[in-house]
Amino acid sequence: MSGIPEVIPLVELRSSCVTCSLRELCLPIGLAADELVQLDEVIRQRVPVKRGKALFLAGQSFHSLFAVRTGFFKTTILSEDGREQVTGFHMAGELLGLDALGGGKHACTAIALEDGEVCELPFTQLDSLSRQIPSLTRHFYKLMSREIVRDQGMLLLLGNMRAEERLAAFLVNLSQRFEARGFSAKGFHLRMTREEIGSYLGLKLETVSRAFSRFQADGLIKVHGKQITLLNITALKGLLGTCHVAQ
Amino acid sequence: MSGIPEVIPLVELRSSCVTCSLRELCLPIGLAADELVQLDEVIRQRVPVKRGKALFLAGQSFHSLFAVRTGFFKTTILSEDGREQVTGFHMAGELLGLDALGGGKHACTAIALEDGEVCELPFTQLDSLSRQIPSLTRHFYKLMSREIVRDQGMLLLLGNMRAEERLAAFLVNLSQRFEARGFSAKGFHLRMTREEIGSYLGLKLETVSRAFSRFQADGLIKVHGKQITLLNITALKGLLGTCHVAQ
DNA sequence: CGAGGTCTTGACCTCCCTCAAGCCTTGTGG
DNA sequence: CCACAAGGCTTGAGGGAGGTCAAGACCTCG
Repeated sequence: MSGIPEVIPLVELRSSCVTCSLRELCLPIGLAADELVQLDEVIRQRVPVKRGKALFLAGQSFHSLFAVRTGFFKTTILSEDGREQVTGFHMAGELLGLDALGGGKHACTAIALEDGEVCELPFTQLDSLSRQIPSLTRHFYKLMSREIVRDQGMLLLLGNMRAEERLAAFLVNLSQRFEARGFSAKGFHLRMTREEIGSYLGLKLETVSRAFSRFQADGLIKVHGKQITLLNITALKGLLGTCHVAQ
Repeated sequence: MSGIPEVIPLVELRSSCVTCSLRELCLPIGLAADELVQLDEVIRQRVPVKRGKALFLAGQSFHSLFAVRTGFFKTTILSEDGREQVTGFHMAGELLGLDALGGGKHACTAIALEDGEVCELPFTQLDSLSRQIPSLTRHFYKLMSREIVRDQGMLLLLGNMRAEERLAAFLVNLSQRFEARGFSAKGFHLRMTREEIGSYLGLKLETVSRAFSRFQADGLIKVHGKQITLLNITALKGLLGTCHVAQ
């Protein structure tokens, strides 16, 4: 397409961990330059994913981990009587599929909430590579234990906090993660519905909506549909009773 | 002590993973005989722990994993405003400390709810051993991902289920774990208080107590203080709406 | 045997859920 | 570009599950 010489777009498209802007957040963290090149060879870069599509489904057999490059994902589990529980929201630089690493089957479903791209990391190759690069194994440990700690923070939230505390924790957490990726910490667009937020926080969508309205009435945030502006982050953090949820 | 030749108690006391009755549940799962011997050499066996004592505290630097041999433990995290959240109860054959594997610091506190014994697994030695035994690394992955899946099951429980469903899930889960260890699935002694159960399940102790009473009135269980008898496990399972919590 | 922790039960209240109605946003097709 | 449909959001009213407070019973262990 167009008259641009092919070699240029090819170079552009052949992205790699070495040049990826997410390398400080993603799997490559702490790897030496030559190790990064090895990792690169194993990874299938820039797989596009359409909004609404599943990266994997709960119960599917596990082959690959996925690193989010761009876009926004939710992970969910389903109780057999049909209730959906959102277990997490995931953005650029985060790794999906760690819960399947042991069992051979995915335990949750990962759905794209907007169009995006992921890198696919075939696990068998990653596994053999980690035998040459011990720090890779240790990094997996780190990622998995971080996930455990994150989930346990959610247990604290679901077990102890009231609706507004939960929503405040959610907003502050999102804000910090956007900021770590170079986006604004104060204004962002929610990719998920009120119902998905509610599922994640153990609340009904009406309760989420009411809490948003109340925060707005109190001058803490500005809500315009899915567009959120944090007007007083300090006060929001004050609402948490200093419970902090990691990641 | 006494007149018994010393060699006999010594043999008895020098326990090992090879002879341990928990080897089908604990870390050794799936290791070859010679690998088991290597693992044995790394482990400090039979460390006694008194009731009420902490195996480790949240924030302490991480050196060892602990495998429960006998006894019963709870793990907790503390929000800074003092609220305690119980994140799990742990019995023979279960591994404690996995959440610290990456971060270098323990994320939770582990407290003995009765006198018991643990095996201490110094992590640096385990780490270097796992470079000789690849299946050991994979087994760590498995244990950690199982922990993630278990926590996510708890998210479902805390996010979606009502008080009696939660308690039923708790009792059924305990029953299955006791049974897997060769104890009765129908009658057992709760080592934790109503308050600790409540913290784990996101309920107040009065609510736990009332739910116990109601189950008893309905003929599902018999309650005598901490002694519980399950009279109708099928009905209890029916209460769950087929949400099942792993481990 | 007494003290302190633990458990049960009752009465009341509150926070969140449920149900319902209407509005807004987004996307699609004419 | 507009019309319309469908999903998503807000807001209100009412009800109920579980929290709070309190009193007394029951272990358990020094």
